[in-house]
Amino acid sequence: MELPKKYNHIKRDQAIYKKWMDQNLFHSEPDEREPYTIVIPPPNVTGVLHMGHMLNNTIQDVLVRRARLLGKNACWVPGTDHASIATEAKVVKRLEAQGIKKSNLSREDFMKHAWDWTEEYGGTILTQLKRLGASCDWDRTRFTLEEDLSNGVIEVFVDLFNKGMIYKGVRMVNWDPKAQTALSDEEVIHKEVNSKLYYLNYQIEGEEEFLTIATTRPETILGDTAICVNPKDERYLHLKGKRAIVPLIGRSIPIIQDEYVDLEFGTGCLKVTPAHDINDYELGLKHNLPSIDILNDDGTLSEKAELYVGLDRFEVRKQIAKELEAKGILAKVEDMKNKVGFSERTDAVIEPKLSLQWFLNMKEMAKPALEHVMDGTIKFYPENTKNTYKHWMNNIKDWCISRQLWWGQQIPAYYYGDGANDFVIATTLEKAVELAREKTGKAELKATDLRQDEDVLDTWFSSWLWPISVFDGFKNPDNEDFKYYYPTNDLVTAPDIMFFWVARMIMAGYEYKGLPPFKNVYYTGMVRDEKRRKMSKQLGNSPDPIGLIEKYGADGVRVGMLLSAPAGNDLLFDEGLCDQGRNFSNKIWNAFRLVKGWEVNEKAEVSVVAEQANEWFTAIFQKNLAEINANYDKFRISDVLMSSYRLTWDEFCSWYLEMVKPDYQKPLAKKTYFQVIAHFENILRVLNPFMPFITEEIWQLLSERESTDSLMVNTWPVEERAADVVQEFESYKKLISEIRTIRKDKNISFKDQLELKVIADQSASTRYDAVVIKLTNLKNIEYVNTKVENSLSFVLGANEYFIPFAEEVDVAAEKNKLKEEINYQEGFLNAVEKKLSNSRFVDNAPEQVVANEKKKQADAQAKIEVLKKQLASL
RNA sequence: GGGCGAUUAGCUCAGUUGGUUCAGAGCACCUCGUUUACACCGAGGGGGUCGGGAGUUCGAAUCUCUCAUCGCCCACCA
Repeated sequence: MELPKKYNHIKRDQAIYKKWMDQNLFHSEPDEREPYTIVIPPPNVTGVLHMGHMLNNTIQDVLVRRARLLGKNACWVPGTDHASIATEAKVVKRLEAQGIKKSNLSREDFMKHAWDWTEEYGGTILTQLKRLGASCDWDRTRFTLEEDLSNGVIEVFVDLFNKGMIYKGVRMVNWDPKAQTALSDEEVIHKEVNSKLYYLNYQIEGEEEFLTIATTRPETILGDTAICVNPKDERYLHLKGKRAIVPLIGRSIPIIQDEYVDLEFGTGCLKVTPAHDINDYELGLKHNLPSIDILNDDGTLSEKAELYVGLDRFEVRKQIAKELEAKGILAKVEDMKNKVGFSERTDAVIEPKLSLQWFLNMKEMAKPALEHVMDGTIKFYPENTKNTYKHWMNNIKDWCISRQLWWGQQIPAYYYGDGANDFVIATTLEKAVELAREKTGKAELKATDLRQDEDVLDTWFSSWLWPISVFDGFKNPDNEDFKYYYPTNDLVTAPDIMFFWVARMIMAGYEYKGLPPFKNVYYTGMVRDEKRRKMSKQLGNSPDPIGLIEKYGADGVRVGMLLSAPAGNDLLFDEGLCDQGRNFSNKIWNAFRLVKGWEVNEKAEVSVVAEQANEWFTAIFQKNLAEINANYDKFRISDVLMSSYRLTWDEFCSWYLEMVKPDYQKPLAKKTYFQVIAHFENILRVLNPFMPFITEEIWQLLSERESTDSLMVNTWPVEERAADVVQEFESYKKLISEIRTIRKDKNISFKDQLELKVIADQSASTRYDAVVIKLTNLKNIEYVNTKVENSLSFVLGANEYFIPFAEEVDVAAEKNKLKEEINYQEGFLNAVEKKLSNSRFVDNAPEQVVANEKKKQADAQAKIEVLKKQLASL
């Protein structure tokens, strides 16, 4: 069989994936094995795969695949999120492109368009994940708006309402004028912006005097209902009880006093606009002020503003500033920086708005959710993310859950009248009718007499139930799946949705199941470009994931992503990482080609070197395996990969294979061959979670197998005790390195066989001499008693080595080398002896530390002696 | 304004309770190289006073304080 020089991922990856699918290897059903479960953070239906998904899902796949190899019943549940506001925005945009306005559509028609969109694009991202190699149980794919999940959401809403935790009320909320909906606090992003502070003169009613207020939003003066000063402010004591006139519209408003006002800021006078600022709203309540809402839902000024009606708020700001200036009301303008809230989705500037919305009080739910993270029932990686979590949970506010959108879960409130409380909450319309009849005593009420609340629920009100609802934990709480898979094991997600999602899932988990939704949360970092910038469409710095997969192979990209992505750290992505991943694939492939190319003969003699190589590699493999397992337990995935990488590249390829490699045109002993295959298979097992494709391919080709015998459902290597030879072998690596250096320094070709002569220390081992001979191309190693004339020499430990040299040896240079070495050793010895002569060190330090220093002292002394001897003999 | 965290080789990062192999890894860089897999390779090599300063200690990258710079989260100062 002629093997290609490179692994052809284009040709093979998708075929391998198909085989896994055909064999149904990703599918899981409850059985007697230990379950291992991950639920995917459901990507938005509208989404296409970006680098963040790549990182996140690669990590999940690594964890799932390893669990599978460990013999657990691994189940990774995929799915998508309906993403209410994000999807609706896209659908609206598409309709606009077709010349259709949302406002001209009925709710029903709009929903049809939205479902069309979902069917069209909803599967895209999941298909893309398959290219990455994601081993999700696709039979279990769920969607947050599908019937069963949707029913769960309704049930929870009804339940929380009945418990008094959900309520409807008028509150100051974050209003997104672009999407024209209320938002939760978490959906508002505060950014520092450059703005202007306008100083405006308000006339005191009935007097010539003016007072000056400072505001960043001059357009809101049209909604002013008071001026407020601090009662301690001596500048304004005389204004108590007086009134001021709002410029331009001439409205008379009271001048009130409140400690809230900061004497230092601006002029110490605050204009109060209760409808458009949360603090002003509070002041308004306290002082019983009227509230004038001057804004329409789309951010234009309303009739109540009296002026500039119908114009956008920012346009008004420009114009009103000019008008105020022209009329001499504007005293001055200062530049300043302040924080402004922006909508996470639409980037529109948020307006605080008094509005009737649905809220969820989470104070009680937060208690167990906080407690079980703090006590480690649920572990966070990295651990310090717990602090952020704790702070938020301790200051939790009511969650505004209603959205003025259509695409989403419609609120199950049914109105039978126009009064604020003329509604019932029910899981179905039929039940609503019953309840309405009971409540009103009107037996004649029909379904058509009821009107369902128009609002939908925040997307996260669906997603917070995800780990429960994907296993039908609401529909059928006692079902086998739910009992078996819940609580899930690990959640892999980005820290920016800790509050949106993670915290709320934990709350829902305890509220509804009395159990955590997962045991570990792994927070990935953000994927940035090599200049640390966020990846964004505008910057065009986000590579196309599918393009990368096609260029480097899924294995290469996976390795590239994980090579430098410790938990919580941002990943500075550049394509060089994929190069490295692809090179690694190539290295493994070629190791395979090498092994496959060997002629194997039953009668060939097993070499000493091959036996020693086998013993040593077994030991070094075990050492690495222990490290790898430990790092998995700590979720140090990139460290796992790095250990595996070095184990494969350095230990397996550069050392082990070089050792067992048969001599030119000689066959390899069958026994040795089987050892090589066994070690290679262990390497493949360890690499498989990271590089599922190429390892599977080699697994199939390395030895004759049934095609159904897939590596992905094979076993993880077992940790066992191995001969303790690693340390000893390391010193031989040093010797080999030394000889190679001499070859290089003296320009001696590898083809020229060298002789090595040694004056050995009594205790020196000769165990791996054959290895040295093979790897450095020596004639032999000869043990001698006296120095060898005209040779290149060096000292290792307490041994003197000589390599006879055909040319004249530069004695002066050799002497210098020795002197330098002696100097270094003496300096070292000095430091050690200084330590040992310090009684406080000897008395205080642990015995072992002192003993070690003594050993270092003895070793250094011995070495110096040998070096001096050699110097003298030159 | 409050809180959390970081600062170690050109880059990205390890460094567990202070003391063995404590100054490390990968990449990048330099030199040489067609040695029976791989130039997507091999062999060899250079490179850091562990952000600055002070302190505790026999001993500090590691503990304390302080300064500087940079992140992240939270917060209603117009």
